[in-house]
Amino acid sequence: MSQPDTVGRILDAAEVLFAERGFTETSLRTITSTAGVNLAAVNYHFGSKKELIQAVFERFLTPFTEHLDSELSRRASQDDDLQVDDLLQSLYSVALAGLAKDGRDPKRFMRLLGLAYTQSQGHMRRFIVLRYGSTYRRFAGLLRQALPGIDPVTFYWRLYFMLGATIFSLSSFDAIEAILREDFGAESSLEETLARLAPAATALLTGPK
Amino acid sequence: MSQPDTVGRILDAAEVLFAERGFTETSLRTITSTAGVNLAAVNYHFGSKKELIQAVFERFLTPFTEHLDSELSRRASQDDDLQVDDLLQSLYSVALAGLAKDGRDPKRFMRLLGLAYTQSQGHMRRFIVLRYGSTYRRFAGLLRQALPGIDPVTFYWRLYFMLGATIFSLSSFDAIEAILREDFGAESSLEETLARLAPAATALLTGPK
DNA sequence: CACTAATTTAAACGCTTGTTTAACCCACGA
DNA sequence: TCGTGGGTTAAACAAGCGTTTAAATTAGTG
Repeated sequence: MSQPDTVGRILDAAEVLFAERGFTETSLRTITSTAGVNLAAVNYHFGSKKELIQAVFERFLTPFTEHLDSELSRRASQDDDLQVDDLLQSLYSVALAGLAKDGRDPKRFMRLLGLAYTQSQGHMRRFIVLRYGSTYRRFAGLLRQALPGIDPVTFYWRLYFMLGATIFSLSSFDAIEAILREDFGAESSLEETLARLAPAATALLTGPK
Repeated sequence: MSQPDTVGRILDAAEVLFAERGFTETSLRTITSTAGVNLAAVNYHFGSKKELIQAVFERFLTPFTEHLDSELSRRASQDDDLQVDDLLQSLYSVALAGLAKDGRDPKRFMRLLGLAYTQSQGHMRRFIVLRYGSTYRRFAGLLRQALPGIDPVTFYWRLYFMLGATIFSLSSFDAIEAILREDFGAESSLEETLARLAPAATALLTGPK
């Protein structure tokens, strides 16, 4: 890997370590020493540990939501009656391609997303909803259009079930994959797993009341 | 609440605080002061913080798996061709009734279960699998029998999708419920949500390839 | 080159953490 | 009644934490 500037090196190290161990379990000293920078650099460039965590999320969520937004616009312009499959396909392909293109691991982002929802008493969840809520609402709106006649409360619960299935299983991807490999000798790639997840999530959303 | 012995008071306090904040974010001093016992009591009775965490899980997972085991036996004896719905119904009713009967909150256990899978680098997940794996395998086996013709890898991925949807959404129940209440004014109980989750999970498992 | 602002550095700050120690209390059996 | 052992207690321990300081260094500009 090339040697980026201090800010970039800190973000690179923090991203990996946070995903591996969680936020509170990762100290600034561990981050700065693996990044090869001085301990005080975090507070100098980011202000605090909390703001560093937010910066890590912004660095991958901002391009992700931008890609998703333009992908949704692209799909909507060429087909004004989007199906559930189309929308999930957009979501997953953006998650896979958009994030992996600079050599970073898409699984890592799923893991971070999972942590954001469970750790730090929901601080990160609120930050993400506040910062990226508009794209989320746009996606949810399109998905709801593709499920005519569904009552709103049922729809939103199913949306959360779907998000849960996605975030939980993909953020534990390595652990699950290891178990299946040991039991069945079958290696699973992330692409394969998303190809399994897409129809399952569609069934979850469209299933009978 | 009555005043149980020191061990019980520590477990009661730890259970609530861990579920609220996570394991590393909860200090032994917070636990012992809310329990009204001396700080050193944790190390005296449990040995270490790690062993306290395990004890918290054992106290609710042991009766849970026992209830689930006997419920599965009861169902199997009166109907030897169990459907997916039946099995999920067993799982959810045991989670709901079996745990709530001593006045404790079932949501709390879902939250702890979710934390066990995401925090502490999988230590707890391994502990749970090791300690309660047999009941898990029994349930998985029955579920697979109810899904004839499914290939094993697809089945197990879908099982994890289902677990993800369940654990993730129920462990964030309060947060999700608050959002839906604000947006639609519709209060949701845990029973209601499980009644929504059951058919969605069935669709997820039985859906087309 | 000289001056200034930005960055890096080593060291220390105050605080919290999990754990251990040793004195102490008190019930119970000889 | 004495003594023994399980339980409780206050106090201290060493280690780690995020953050701050002030000096040293580097980079950029007139």
